[in-house]
Amino acid sequence: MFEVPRLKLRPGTGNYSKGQARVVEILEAALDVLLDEGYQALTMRRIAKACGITVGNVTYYYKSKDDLVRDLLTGVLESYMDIFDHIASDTTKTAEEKFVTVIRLLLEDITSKKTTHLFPQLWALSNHDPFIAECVDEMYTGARAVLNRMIPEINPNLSEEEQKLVALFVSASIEGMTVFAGYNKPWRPHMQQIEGIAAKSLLDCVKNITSEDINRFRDKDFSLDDSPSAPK
Amino acid sequence: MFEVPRLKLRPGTGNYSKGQARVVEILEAALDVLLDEGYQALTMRRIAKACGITVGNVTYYYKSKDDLVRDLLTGVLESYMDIFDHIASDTTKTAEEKFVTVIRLLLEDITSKKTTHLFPQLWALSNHDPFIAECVDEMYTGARAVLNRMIPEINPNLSEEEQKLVALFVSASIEGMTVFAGYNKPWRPHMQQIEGIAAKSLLDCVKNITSEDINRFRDKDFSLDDSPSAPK
DNA sequence: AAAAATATAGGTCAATTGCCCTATATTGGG
DNA sequence: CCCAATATAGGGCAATTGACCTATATTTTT
Repeated sequence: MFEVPRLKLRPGTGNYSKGQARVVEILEAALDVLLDEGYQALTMRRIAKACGITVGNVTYYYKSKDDLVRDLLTGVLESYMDIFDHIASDTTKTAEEKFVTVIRLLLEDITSKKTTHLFPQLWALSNHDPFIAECVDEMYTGARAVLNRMIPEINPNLSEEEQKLVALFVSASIEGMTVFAGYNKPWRPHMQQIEGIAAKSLLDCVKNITSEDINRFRDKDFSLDDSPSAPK
Repeated sequence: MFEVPRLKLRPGTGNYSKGQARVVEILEAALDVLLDEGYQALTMRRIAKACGITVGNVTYYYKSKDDLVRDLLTGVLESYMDIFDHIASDTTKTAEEKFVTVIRLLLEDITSKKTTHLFPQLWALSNHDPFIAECVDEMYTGARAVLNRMIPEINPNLSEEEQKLVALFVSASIEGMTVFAGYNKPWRPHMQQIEGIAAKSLLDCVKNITSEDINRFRDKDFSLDDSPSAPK
């Protein structure tokens, strides 16, 4: 099974070899803390402890916690881009086969502790932190780029905008499984069956969806007639 | 449009009418802070300020912050159950019509600030907080109960376990849109088209899925052959 | 080997946070 | 109207946190 490399980091951070290695250790330790204990536990002192060094040493490499977190997130999100590059490079399969492979790959990745614990945290943070929101958005745009190349091969009858909406739906559907069938989640044992449902359902979606389906609710105001409580 | 009541709270908290009202004010203020500024900003002092009272007064009603948060979450999650009850009570429509209505209702709800900001936060917290995990799980179980009643009517050829897996897939697919097309999210303007895709795709899924589809990958170990980097 | 550059430890500080305590004000029933 | 129950304010305290500073140790260069 293909695994996401844990971390990608910018080169040339420390100047001595010891410093270079230390930066890696710090970021790895920070990621461990984030995944194991959550964002609230991600403090300079906790990172230092997980790394076996002192707080003063951590602040030597990162003057502010914000810098450290940014470096950590950009690094960890870049590591995910490798999955997409890997998939995109495959030329032996048909578009439909590749599509199913992508779906299964993403769903398998979701079951890892790293993905299950990292992404919900990023989703939460991105609601109030524009920088994180941008990082995450950029990564998902990269993820959908793979789908955007396969979908027109499977179904040529969609406009570019419609095709991109379908790619979004597919990607978002998959991400939604994280909370339910991710690492240590109640439905995790059934992920193989979920893969079966997703593969069939999402491939059929791409193959059969029409412009009429997509625009079925256009300009229609959706409301329920007998609300039990009046809107505020 | 049917809206979720903001909050449901346990009766009999304060003993004078002023105290009763105060508890509501505190929880409403806490929810405001949580939605507007995120979980990190949810402090006793911030809540007191948003409520126009002192910290001492807040601690009078809630001895610990944990108590307050628990009360807030159980209250706010209970308020979501009202949606499901509302849907379940509808008897005028066919199962398929109801199914599409449920999908659209949930997707519309996702576009509210409350849902977009609350749930990712809960997903993140539930990874490290068993109590929150249980609350959230309980709520989603209630949500799927509605689907579990409709799906056998639409497709009687599924075993109970398979049918529940399909309900999970439908529910998770919808939740996945939160991050992409929720309140203030990039794809929010296209939610109506996403509703079209989801309605078509998920209804077709329920109608057409077979046991063979679901168990297609059973006992097959999934792996990519030409991984660019070796697994650790 | 000396010197310069880099790395590390340990201490300090102000700000924040949850929680507690006490004095005062307000409410509502007798 | 008065008194007990309830509500509120304000202060304080120990713990935590990010950031900073200085002295010492280690590594690399010359």
